[in-house]
This record gives sequence, structure tokens and C-alpha cells, in this order.
Amino acid sequence: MARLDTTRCNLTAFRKATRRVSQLYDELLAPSGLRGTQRAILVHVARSQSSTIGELAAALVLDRTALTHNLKPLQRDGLVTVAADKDDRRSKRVRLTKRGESKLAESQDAWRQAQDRFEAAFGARQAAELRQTLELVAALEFGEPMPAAPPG
Amino acid sequence: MARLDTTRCNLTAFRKATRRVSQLYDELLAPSGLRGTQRAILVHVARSQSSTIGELAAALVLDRTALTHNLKPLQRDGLVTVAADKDDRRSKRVRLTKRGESKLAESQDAWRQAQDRFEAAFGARQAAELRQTLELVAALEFGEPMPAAPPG
DNA sequence: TCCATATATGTGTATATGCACCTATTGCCA
DNA sequence: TGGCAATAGGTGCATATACACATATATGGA
Repeated sequence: MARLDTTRCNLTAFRKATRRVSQLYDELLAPSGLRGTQRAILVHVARSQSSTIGELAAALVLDRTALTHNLKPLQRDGLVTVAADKDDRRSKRVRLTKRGESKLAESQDAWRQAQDRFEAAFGARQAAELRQTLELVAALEFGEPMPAAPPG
Repeated sequence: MARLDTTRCNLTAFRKATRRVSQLYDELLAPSGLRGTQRAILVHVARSQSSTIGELAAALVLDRTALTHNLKPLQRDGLVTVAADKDDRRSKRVRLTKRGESKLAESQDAWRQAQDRFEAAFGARQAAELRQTLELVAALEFGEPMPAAPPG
């Protein structure tokens, strides 16, 4: 029964929840001029000093080309720089600018408010547990489907 | 310490996990020509027979205008119809077409495979629990921030 | 040394998502 | 009944995300 029961679709559940949480964070971050995703990128860049596009994309569980696109507005606004690595000119290093550091600091209070508001509604302890679960999901390896006849 | 610790940002955790799960579902759904979100919309429409834009958006925890945009390719491909309600011409009713029903049925196996693959990696019981948690998050009410002085 | 291959990234296109602003109906009330 | 507020949607713009395809650089073996 209930072959089409939406409540059983894992992806739909993830998307609905993420949309709801995004709405909260983006609303509070709006005055700072940063979106949630943009702030996450800046935070990753700040923590790694300088990483390549590929490294950054992997850390964000984001498609490499999506990251390239997402970096555009950040470069345009002078928050990050993207320059070829001098040892391997195929790679590019993403670095936070002074302005990027400032913007990140400037958005800190709004982010804190979003965190507090979420955790007031959902529970701080529950939030911490859920974050761990979500990080686990983000790192999941979904193997290829079982072939009809295994070799050997 | 760790004021910028990314692992503590709830939104980032949600986004990473959702991207990962989306990648799995979209990969398996690709042959059917449907994206995960598109399938979710068709499922909701199928279950409600005919709902308005607003009702559908609320059910999907999706901004009204985002849904309008998302419906465009589905209309173009003849999977749904959107027509003014005859009793209240402000409202529009979204309905599944025969072709939409077929497409939904056609994508059923791929969706089932995605569900199975996710649950093989994450655990079926854990997935069921997580879905409940995510639905709860999607329905959260984040009140306005506490004013400095409560009335009375 | 030269070229095939592997690695790292960018571009164009399509969908996903939400905000600001605009239009069309409906309801209500003076 | 005339008109304004409330309700339901749409459009344009900007960002978010990923795939197919194209480009540039590095590497290793013949």
C-alpha cells in the first residue's frame, strides 16, 4: 500500500528540511549581503588558508563546476581571489581577501542568531546530534548496484 | 575556541547532506528524464488530485514563486496542466496529465533503486527515523527574536 | 624528445530557489 | 455601489547546482 507515499522519499525529506533551514539562515544573513552557501564557502577558505577548486568542492560536497559558478559573485565582490598555483599551473588557489575576512566577521552575529534561533526551536543537543548524522550522510559511499553475476 | 568551526553550522550540514543524496537520486532518475524535485512535485500533485499553487508550495516547503518556475518545464513537457479555478479565478489548479501519470510510473523503479541504495548504505530503520526528524525540521516555526522588553 | 593519457578547471545550458515588484480577482464596507 | 484592502499568482533577476563538452597543463613511457 501507499506506493506513492511521499513521506517515504528520503530525498524529498532532505530537500524540504534544507529549504526550511535555508530560509531561516538566508533571512538573517541577508543584511550582511551573504547567502548561507557563500558564507560556508568563505568559512572553508578561511580555515584552509588556500585550497584548490577541487579540494574546496570536495570539502563542501559540491560539484566542482558548481563551485566555480558560486565563486564568481565572491570574486566580483572582492571577497576571494582565484589564482593559478605556481607549482602546478593546472590548479588554482582560492584565497580570502581582507575584504572577505571583514565580510565574514561582519556576518558573524547574524549567523549566530540563526544558529540560536534554530537551536531554540529544535534543541541544541538534538541539533548537535543531527549535524553529526548529516555529516555522516554527506560522506556516504553508495556503491554501484549489484551486478547480476559477480566475477569468480 | 573554534568560532568559525564549520562543523557547527547547521545549514552547512543540511546542504552537504542534501547535495549528496540529490546526487544519488538524480543519477538514478536521469534515464527517466525526471529530476528528484520534479518527481516530488508530480507525486504531490498525484496525491492531491488538484491543488492550487499555494497549497502545493506549502506542502513542498517551497517558495510559491519557486514552484511557479519549477512547474514550467513540467508544463512544457505535458506532464501537468495549470488552469484557473472556475470558482475563484485568482487561484490556479495543478493537475497531472495522462503523460504525467505514465512518466511517474516509468520512474518508479529508478526511485525504488535510489531508496534501496540509500538505505543499504545508511540503514533502513535509521532512514525512517531520519525522515521523521527531517519532516519535523521542515515544519519548525522559528519565532521572531526575543524583543528587548516583553509587553506587560 | 614527443605524444598519449591523466589531471585540473572553465563554459554553456537547464533546472532549483527565493526576493522585489507587478497584475488580477475577490471581499468587504462606507 | 464604488473603491480599497486582502488574496493568489506571475516576472525578472540573482544565486545554487550539476552535466556535457572543451581547454590547459603535467606526466610518463616509447
